[in-house]
Amino acid sequence: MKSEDIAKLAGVSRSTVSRVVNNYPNVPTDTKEKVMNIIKEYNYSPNTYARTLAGKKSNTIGLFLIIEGDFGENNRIYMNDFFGAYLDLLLDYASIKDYYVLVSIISSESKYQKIQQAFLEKRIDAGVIIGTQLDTLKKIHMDTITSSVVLFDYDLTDKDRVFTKDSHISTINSNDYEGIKDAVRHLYSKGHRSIGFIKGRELSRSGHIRYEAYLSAMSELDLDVNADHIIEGEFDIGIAYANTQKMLKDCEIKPTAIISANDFMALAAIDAIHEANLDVPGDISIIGFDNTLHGQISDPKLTTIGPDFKIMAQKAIDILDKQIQGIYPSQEVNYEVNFYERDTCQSITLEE
Amino acid sequence: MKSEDIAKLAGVSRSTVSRVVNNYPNVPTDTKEKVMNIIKEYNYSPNTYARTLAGKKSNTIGLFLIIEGDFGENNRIYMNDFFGAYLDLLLDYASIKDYYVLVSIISSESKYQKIQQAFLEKRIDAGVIIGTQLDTLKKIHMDTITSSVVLFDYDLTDKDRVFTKDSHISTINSNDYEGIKDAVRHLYSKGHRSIGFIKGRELSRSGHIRYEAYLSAMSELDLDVNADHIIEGEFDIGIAYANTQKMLKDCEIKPTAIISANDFMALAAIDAIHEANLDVPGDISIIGFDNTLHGQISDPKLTTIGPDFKIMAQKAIDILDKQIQGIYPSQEVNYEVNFYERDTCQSITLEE
DNA sequence: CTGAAAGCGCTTACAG
DNA sequence: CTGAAAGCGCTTACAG
Repeated sequence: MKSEDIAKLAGVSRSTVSRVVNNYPNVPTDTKEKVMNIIKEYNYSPNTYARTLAGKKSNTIGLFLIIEGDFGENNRIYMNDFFGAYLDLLLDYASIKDYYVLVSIISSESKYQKIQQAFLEKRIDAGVIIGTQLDTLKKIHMDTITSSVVLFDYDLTDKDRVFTKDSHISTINSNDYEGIKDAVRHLYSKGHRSIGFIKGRELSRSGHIRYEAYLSAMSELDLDVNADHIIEGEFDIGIAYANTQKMLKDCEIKPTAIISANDFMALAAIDAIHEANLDVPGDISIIGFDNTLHGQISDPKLTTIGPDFKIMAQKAIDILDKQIQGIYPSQEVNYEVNFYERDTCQSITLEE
Repeated sequence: MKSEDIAKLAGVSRSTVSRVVNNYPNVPTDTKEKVMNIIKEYNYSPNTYARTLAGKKSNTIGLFLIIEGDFGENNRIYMNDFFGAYLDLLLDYASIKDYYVLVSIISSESKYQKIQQAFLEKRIDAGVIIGTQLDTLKKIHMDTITSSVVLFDYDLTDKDRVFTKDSHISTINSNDYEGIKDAVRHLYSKGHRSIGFIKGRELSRSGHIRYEAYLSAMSELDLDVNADHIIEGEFDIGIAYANTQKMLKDCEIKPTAIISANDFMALAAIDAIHEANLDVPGDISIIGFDNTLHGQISDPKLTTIGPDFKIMAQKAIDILDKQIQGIYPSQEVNYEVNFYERDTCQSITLEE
């Protein structure tokens, strides 16, 4: 079934069929109806490839999830509330705005090229990248891409702006810096003076900025940062678990509280703490980041900091949709985060 | 940059450029090299829409996840190890075979039409459907679809075969029936005689067959099925939790073991049991289904039954890839499941 | 309001 | 080995 067949059947020209399909105004109701009936009867849908080639949008958004390093069991998208939540939400909002979405997981060096290719082949009208790291723009040759792109968790530098010359790149971030500082202050107000930190991946904005915020808050409160209480977690459950376990074993003096750069590592740390026959929050208080569902149903329920993924996902689709439709400025938005007090923080009495 | 530009720059015709791009054999090495250099230099990639229209495959597979009912917080893809695992794995294998994948979540009645549309518009070469229910084939008008499709968790009926006339539909299942029967026998051998069951959704093959298997095994072992110990779970964490709680409150005589139609509901039941100050497996033994990662890291670790998602996902892509390439028969495969004994089952001494 | 025609950027027989 | 030409199925000025 192609438009020509429909045209013949309806006794009109292909032009008219096209006008009906695209719902153009200058078609009388009766011929419109006549054509629509044939279309329905024969289940006709215009060939996307033909219509896109003829100048229409593809109505497809590319969604790229960058997960480098071992793509092992624990590193799967669906085991990652951060990626998973975005994927899910983005799919939802894109569908509401009638976009199809092409999803690719970038799990190795060689797959970066897929991103550029998808744009160059014109498969997608615009793209969203999650898991952006410091070197991502260069790796995907962003300078050759002229379509609109939204980056999550990334701060555009002046160099980036020169490199990509265009203003078609938007960023959507959360104010993790203030979030972590609040967390440190919260622990301080509860009497904690020995606060450790589980680090994420330094190459990502969130990994970097959350740690910086911790250091800054500690310094502002005149608290010592004990190097032994800084745990490398790499945003990986397994690594966070192992290194927390190690810290617990090696340190004579344990921290009374630990802030983790994300919920998953916080949950892993709690496991390690339990394993060492210590209690949360009895012996060590814990604060996570992301407000994931897993932290909400864990036992004990995790005190955490969280951005509003929904609003952020919606914003991404919104920007892209408007840019696809026509001229619309790129944006660099930064959403505030909330503090969710649950069951993993306890006041401690200060030893005078 | 289009093929004509490359042709001019390289001093050849568009035909030759096309031959180089498609890596056809009848091009001398030196002209091939000459053309390739220009292509690389100008970052040329053929327009997918033009090349597909001209007869090439789109190299795109559609992945449709059917999640009906409330699409609430607990029902999200990324909170669902079953959907999540497949999504993830399928994305992986498709990428290995160089396919792009178009992902759609079918969360309401009106979105079913999207599936048919994707095929009719020729956006995709083939499709995978997860979350198939009894009425799915009719809902998506499978009779109008001539491309290859793989269905997970669905048994083709003779009626289906007539309805769809073609033999382009494959199904990939796991032998849940034997899996559940083994679970019942296992509990029996540990001394359990009062075994409850948490049901999934009847409209899905897995929901239906797992319950049937439970009933059959109970009958074979001459065990009474206590209607009060049959819990409606609907494959929903919240519902399973609430109904387990209710059962625990209402039943004077509690089951000594419960088999759940999936891990997530099993985990929810364990929560409810703990909430009632009972122990797992001390007071009640639990067996789940799916062998999800959540059950592997939960406390206590969940005894469960599991298919091999990896092999099944790989098989799906494999079938589709071969069918896209040329003639290849559809298949109806059924993989055996494994029993994973972990920490939620206990022997009990029989009261004589 | 509507049709004939050009064009979108490829691929593929066809001819040489 | 290689180019000219037709064709894929649409959309969109253009002319009427």
